[in-house]
Amino acid sequence: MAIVKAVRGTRDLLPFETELWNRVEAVARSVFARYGFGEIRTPIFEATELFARGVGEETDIVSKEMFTWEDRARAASEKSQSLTLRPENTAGVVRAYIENKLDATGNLQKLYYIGPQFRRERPQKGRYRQFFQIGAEVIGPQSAGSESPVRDAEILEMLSTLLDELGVKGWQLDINSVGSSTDRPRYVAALKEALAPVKHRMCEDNQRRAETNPLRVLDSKDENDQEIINGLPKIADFLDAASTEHFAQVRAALDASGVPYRINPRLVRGLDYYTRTTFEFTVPDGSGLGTQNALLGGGRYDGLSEMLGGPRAPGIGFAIGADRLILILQAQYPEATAKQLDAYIAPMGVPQNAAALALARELRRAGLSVEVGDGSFRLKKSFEAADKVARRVVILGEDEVATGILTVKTFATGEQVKIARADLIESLR
RNA sequence: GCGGCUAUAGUUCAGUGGCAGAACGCCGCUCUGUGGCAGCGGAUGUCGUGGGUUCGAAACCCACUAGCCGCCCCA
Repeated sequence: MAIVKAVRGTRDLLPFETELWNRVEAVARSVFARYGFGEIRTPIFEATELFARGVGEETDIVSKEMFTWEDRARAASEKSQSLTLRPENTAGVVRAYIENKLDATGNLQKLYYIGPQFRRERPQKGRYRQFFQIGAEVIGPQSAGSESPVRDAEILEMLSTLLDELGVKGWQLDINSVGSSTDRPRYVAALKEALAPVKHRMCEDNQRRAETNPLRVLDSKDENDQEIINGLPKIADFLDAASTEHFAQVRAALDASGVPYRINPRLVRGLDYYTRTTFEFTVPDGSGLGTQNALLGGGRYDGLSEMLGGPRAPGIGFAIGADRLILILQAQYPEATAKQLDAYIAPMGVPQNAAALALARELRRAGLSVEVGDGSFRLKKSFEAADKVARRVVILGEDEVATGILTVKTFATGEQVKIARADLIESLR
């Protein structure tokens, strides 16, 4: 019979790697807590309309990458509704902010989340249909300082701390400002105008982008088009005074904290809600990500709450591609060793099984990690089994049970000692 | 969604139309309470799935599925 397999773009995470996942998540929670963030858990599916309005109808995510279905009415009084597995989490967090009236607290909300997201893209290394993001949002009324450049710089400084604490090597921070919600349309219009007379000389992709999404032209890697791209209007020239000042203050704060960054005027992000500061952390080629070099991205979204029918609530946030972060760490630390148990108890002979399990219970209650073999194993087999999973083997034969003097061998050194049962726990720590 | 490459043992891979292979790993024995080394032996398998060509297909053809690479886009 044919076996049922995990569906395209999804995968199982087994213990040898969930250990790293748990470590990454623990470090993230620890860092977030120090910056005053609390965890939020939003539903894994939402009304389709949330993403259409929040992320943007014309974005690739919404127009072709969502898992959407019609939840049909089951009674005359029930309405059918279009639902979607969340393709990102910012829209959901802002929806929760509005719905739970968190603005009424008057406080800045600092919220983080860790969870699966879903996009129906073609899978590749570092790109899955169910993938995991670790993200955070700072959002609140203007009176709470949600619009302050301090928030932008704090988020970026926190991310640099997180990546350093995780041991990610060679990360690079790119920042840009895409301007306010009025700057951005003015710039896009100017870009379109500038592209009109020259786009016919550009590659096919860029000709299409010039029409559909001019900002994306800036991202192009096409070598022949670089000269034209360099001659296009710069976003910096279209920022109003407030946005220019805002960006300057973000940079000044980063400089003061010693966070290295690069201003990248071509950094545009694909989601419609971004305003002012946008950023991206990348790692160099050969860091385990294949062609994907962005491991996290984010930006400011001063108008998102209002787009979703909520109060004015400026915010800024980011999402880390956890799958990509794991790939990087696995590539940068290939020798990371599997965790070893404190002891393996080897009963000699089936009659010793009961005593072995009782001893294991005692050790485990004392906080030691322990595995128990089986009395039917030959001692040689017990040693082989023990060496694979534990640092030490405790031999429990007829003699040991009778005398209470146990034999303990440490694999790393080959040292073997006799230890009274009363002293065993201390000697295994 | 588009293009390319790939799919054979647990793993990495060889096998260009004629009996399904190697290395590593695994299991057993040499060795009845001492592993790592060594020797000997053993099991590896619907050759991704389905169809076609052929006397004969792991191999050639088609479709499908999945992975990887590139594009698009993004985390």
